[in-house]
This record gives sequence, structure tokens and C-alpha cells, in this order.
Amino acid sequence: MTVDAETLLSAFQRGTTDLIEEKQLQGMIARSLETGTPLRIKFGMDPSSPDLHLGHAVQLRKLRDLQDLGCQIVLIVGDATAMVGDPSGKSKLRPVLTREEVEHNLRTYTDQAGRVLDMEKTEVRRNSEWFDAMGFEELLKLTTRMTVAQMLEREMFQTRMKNEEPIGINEFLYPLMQGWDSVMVKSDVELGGTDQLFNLLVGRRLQEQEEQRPQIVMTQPLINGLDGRKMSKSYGNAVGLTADAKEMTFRIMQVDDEVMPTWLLHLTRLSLEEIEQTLALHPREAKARLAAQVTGFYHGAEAAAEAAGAFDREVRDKVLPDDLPRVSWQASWGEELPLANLLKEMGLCQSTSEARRAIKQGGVKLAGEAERDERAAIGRPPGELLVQVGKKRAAHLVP
RNA sequence: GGGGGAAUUCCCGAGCGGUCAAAGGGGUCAGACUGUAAAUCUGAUGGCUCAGCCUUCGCAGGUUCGAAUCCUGCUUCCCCCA
Repeated sequence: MTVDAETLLSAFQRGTTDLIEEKQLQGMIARSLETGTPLRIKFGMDPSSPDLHLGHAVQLRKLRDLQDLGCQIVLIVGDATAMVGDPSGKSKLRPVLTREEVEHNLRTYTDQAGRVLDMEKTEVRRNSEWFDAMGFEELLKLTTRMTVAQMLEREMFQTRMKNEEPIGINEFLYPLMQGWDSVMVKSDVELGGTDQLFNLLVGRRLQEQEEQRPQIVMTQPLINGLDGRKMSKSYGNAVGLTADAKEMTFRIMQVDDEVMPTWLLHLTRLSLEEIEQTLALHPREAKARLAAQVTGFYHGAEAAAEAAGAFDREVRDKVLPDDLPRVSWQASWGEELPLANLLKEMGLCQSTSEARRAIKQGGVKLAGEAERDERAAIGRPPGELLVQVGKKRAAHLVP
């Protein structure tokens, strides 16, 4: 594949927040194309949180783009650094992981990243490779590369100091280690989230000190989750990379309108004009297009279209899915059971209290009819009975 | 080493010894509405054999007719001084 400098450069630029230094990058690209030596793009993975979501995909997709244009992706598995804990974006001290935990997470992690990247063409390196071999003397030497004052430049640390939150000494080590990784793999470019800027720049500094050509630093923004807040699994507003086509589509269809532009930019390969055109559509159409793009990338266009159809039927047209669970009347229920207990037994409610609430609020329907009497009792139905709780939960009760 | 503070229901965070299953916010759930499961509005939000009963406020004891609130010990965490 022949790639020209312009295409390559614009791939670096699309959706990128920081690009330091762009001039230097141009030179690197030119030299790379001239000599046929692929640029080494470093990306650090943190094996402490194995579940990847679309937020992580922003960077992974950028890497994939560059990979497709002939760049060599170097994936650093931070198994040594994970035992230190990255302070970036953390308001609290991170728990230190054991080796076993790191190893365990590693598998699932690379597994999921493989849904985006071509792992065949990716160089994977664990940084324990060099850190395990590093003696105390060398480590001490590494710590002399930066001063406490330089460390404290990070606003993160300052915020934490102001809030009287703890900062572990080990946390000072993290940026140095990440930077040292760059030295060890001789990276040309390092990619990271905007919260990583400080760490990435340390790599530049260390490489210069080691008389290497300092790496280009490029950052991608952290995208917000479905509800517009920071995407995080604990907020429940993330979409997992392992989600199947239907779940992915359904979840993307409920993003806030405001997050659509950033998602279109960072999670799809649509051109800027196409994005503009998309946003001009009816918001619902725009969202459908976004969902189709993203789901299509992970599961193929066919599965994405199928999921989109399911969304239209089940959500827009409120048709109940035909694969509803079927629950048979249990002998232990006797001839009659209070409705609240029945809902709990059928797994539609977590507790009878919750079931009672749902009934009182008119959220429970039997064969489509709302039942508002919380003391109602239900006997073995003559035939199949459709039981619904709210809009999302439903099951057939079978005699 | 010394001193000071904190631990509350899913989360954050209030809480005069009784009227506390515990304010408020978030989340979640339900209803209305709608372009969707968005936004907005309303209500609910420990459990149960549910007009009553049972179990919660770091852990273990104690004082009291009665404690999330007072005392003692323990555990964990934070801050300050050295």
C-alpha cells in the first residue's frame, strides 16, 4: 500500500487534541516514507481495569487507523506500572495490584483490544521486561531525572493537595516509568488520553536525556458517556466493547443529543463533512446513523442493521420482543399467589416490596391490563399470561 | 513519635437521646409526555406473611425505660506537627 504524507498527517490530526510537535512529525513522516521504516506508535495499556468500553476505543481506533496506514503499533502492557498505580485522573490513591491480578486482567484486556486493533500486526511488550531487570541503583538514577516541583506541576496533584487528599510516593514513580518505556521501545510517537499529557511529555524528556529523538506526543479527548457525564463503568453510562450488536445499538440510541458530535468524531471514520451532514438530520436519524457506524465496526453492517430493526420494533413501536422468557407455574406456589410474590418468583422484581411499589404505581400489566391492587392474588392461569413490569421487563406465565 | 478528625441506607452527604427506616442530592425504578429507553414533569426508592412486624447507621461491649446520636475498647482511613 502506498501512502502519501498528507494522508498520514491528516490521520494523525483528525480528532486529536494535542500534537507536539507537528513540525517534527512532518519530518518524521517524510523520513519514514523515504526509508520505508514504519513509525513506531506507542500506546500504553493499563491492565488494572480489564473491561474496555467505547471511551477506550477512541484511542484504539486511532491506532487502528494508523496501523492501516502502515505504522507499527507498539502496545505496552503496563504490568509493572500497574503495580504502582497511575495517578492520572484519580482523586484517590489507587489500590496496588498483585502480580496475579495483573496477569489475570491482561488476557481479557488484549482480547478486547483485539476487537479494534489487528493484533497480528501489533508489537506487544510488557514493561516488566525491563523493570524487573532494573536494579535499585538504576531505579534511583531514574528518580533523579525529575524533581518534586516538576511532579507537582500536574494540576491533579495540586488539586489533591488542596483537598487534603493523599498522594503516595509510588505515584511519583508512574510518569517516570511510563516515560522510560518510551526510551526502551524507542517510540516515535506516543498516543494517550488528554489526561495523559503530563506522562507522555515525561517520555519526551527522558528520550532527550538518553539522546534519542524525542517522541511525538498526541492526545485524544476523553469522551463523555451516554448521559453526558464522564464515561465510566461505575456511572453505568458506558458501552462495553464486548456488548453484542443489539445491546450496543440500543445503548447508543439513548445517548444525549449533546454527546453525538464527539461520538461521531471519535468513534467513527466519517469525514468531517459527513459528520456535519449527519448532525443536520433529525436527531433520531443522526443517532441511528451513529449507532449503525459504531455497531457496524464491531459486528458488521448486517448485524448492525438487524439490531437497528429490533430497536425500531421494540422501542419505537413498542412491540414486545418475541423471545420473552417463559415461566411455568410452580407446584410450590399452590393454587394462588399474591401478585407481588408472583412477580418476585418470576424474577421480574427483586423483592416483594419493589413489586408492591410497581403495582401501586400502575406499572404492572397482566395481559395488557394494568393491575393496581397490591393485594391482588393470582391463580394458575388458564392459558399463557403476559406479565409486564414497566416498559422493559416482561415474561409469559405458563400454566 | 505527638496532636487532631472521620467512619451513616447503592453512592455522596445531613442527622437536638425518643416523633429516625433516618433530611438533601445523585443514581435507580414507575407514571405522564415525546423524536427513543433523550430532555422535562410527577411519584417511589431496606426487607417481609405489609394499616403490622423484622433488620440497618465501622466492630464489640456498656449507660439508659429508650441510642445513628452518650461512654469504653478495637479496626480502618485522613490531616497537622516532628
